[in-house]
Amino acid sequence: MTTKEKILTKALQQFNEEGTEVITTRHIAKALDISQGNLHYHYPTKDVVILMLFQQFLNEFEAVAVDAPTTLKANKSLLSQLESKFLVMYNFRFLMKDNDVIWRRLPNIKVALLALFEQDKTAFQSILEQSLKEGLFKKSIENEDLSRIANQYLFSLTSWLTAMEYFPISSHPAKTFAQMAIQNFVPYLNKKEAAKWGGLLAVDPK
Amino acid sequence: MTTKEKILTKALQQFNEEGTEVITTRHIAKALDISQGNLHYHYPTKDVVILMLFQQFLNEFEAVAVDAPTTLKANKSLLSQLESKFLVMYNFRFLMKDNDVIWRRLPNIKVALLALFEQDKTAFQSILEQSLKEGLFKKSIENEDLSRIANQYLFSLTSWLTAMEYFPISSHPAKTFAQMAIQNFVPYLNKKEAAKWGGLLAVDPK
DNA sequence: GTCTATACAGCGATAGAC
DNA sequence: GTCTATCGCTGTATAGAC
Repeated sequence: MTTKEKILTKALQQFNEEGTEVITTRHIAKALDISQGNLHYHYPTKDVVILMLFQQFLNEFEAVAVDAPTTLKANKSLLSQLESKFLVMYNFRFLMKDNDVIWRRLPNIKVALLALFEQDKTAFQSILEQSLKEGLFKKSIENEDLSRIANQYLFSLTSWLTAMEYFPISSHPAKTFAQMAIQNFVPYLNKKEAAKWGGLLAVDPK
Repeated sequence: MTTKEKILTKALQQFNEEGTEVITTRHIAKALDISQGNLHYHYPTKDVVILMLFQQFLNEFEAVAVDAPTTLKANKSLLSQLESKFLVMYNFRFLMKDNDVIWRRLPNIKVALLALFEQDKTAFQSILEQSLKEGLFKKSIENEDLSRIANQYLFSLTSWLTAMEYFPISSHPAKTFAQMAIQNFVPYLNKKEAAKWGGLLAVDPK
């Protein structure tokens, strides 16, 4: 690994573990046994380090999001894809957990994140609509319900890394919260589909 | 208002609007046209300012939480109480929005917040159980569903201030998200109760 | 590329006069 | 109570030698 790459890796680790506002370029350099001047040779400012990490996050997130299933029928692949998405978020969690701090420094990141998650919500809503056409839902479901489920999905997607702190969980948070995020629609599924999903979604936290 | 009170008020405002990590004792003093030395006479350290605000938040939150309804039958009072709670949270939102930053500075705040919200979840769960006894839910509901609803409540309670940023809303966020937090149980209510709640809970964001 | 040295600004907090 | 002045520290970033 080149020095340039090492810096990014170490910065990510330290930002995640100790917070963007406490980790300075001095900390990162010291942890790598290089000089602070050297670090600034590779990345002129701390903000650039953050931006590079954000770009890396975007790439990984979008790489996982391609080839998405189009219907809730695809139980397993849908769930495992969501778990992968959440895992990427977890790996770059400082971006979401300290989001206000980051956004104040770099307002463009806010814009990009909003767009990314809005897009993801739209994709999820398409899946719901397709599933409606395929008759996977109860007859009593209404259009309003669909948009509410999509909003709950957006809610989970954007804030599970915050909520995480309040839940005592045993397995990996990305796995647990991916399941929580997706279970909102279960009460609306018809019996057959509800049973299939019910088997897939394990118990809730604790 | 005494100088001592003015300091807390202005600090709260600036923390909410511009973030704990950017607002310094100098900023607060300057905005009040007093000297920084004077501020430190009243509050020896910045951390003490934050702690006082946290204590104020706790008092207001708990003042609102007394005399809680015990059943979902109490539609309106339950909803309005939750809106009040959310409003208090909104007024002290820097505590929750920058929670990691705050918790790193003052770990005790994390402990207290966890306990507070856990307690609130428990209270909500009692309401659910009472409502079950009173037959407000569908017959098909299971015990697992109750604990899942309670967990979703905890999720909303603890992270709506983060999620807020991702939703374009028109009315006051505290109102909107209190409604979102509480609507999780609606699909499980029997027809009569679902209709009553459905009328109360307006449309979702956007 | 990598180092040392340093400039410069801003922070929290204290001392001492009024 | 309130002020001015100041200390000590830490942060980002740059300059210049190797």
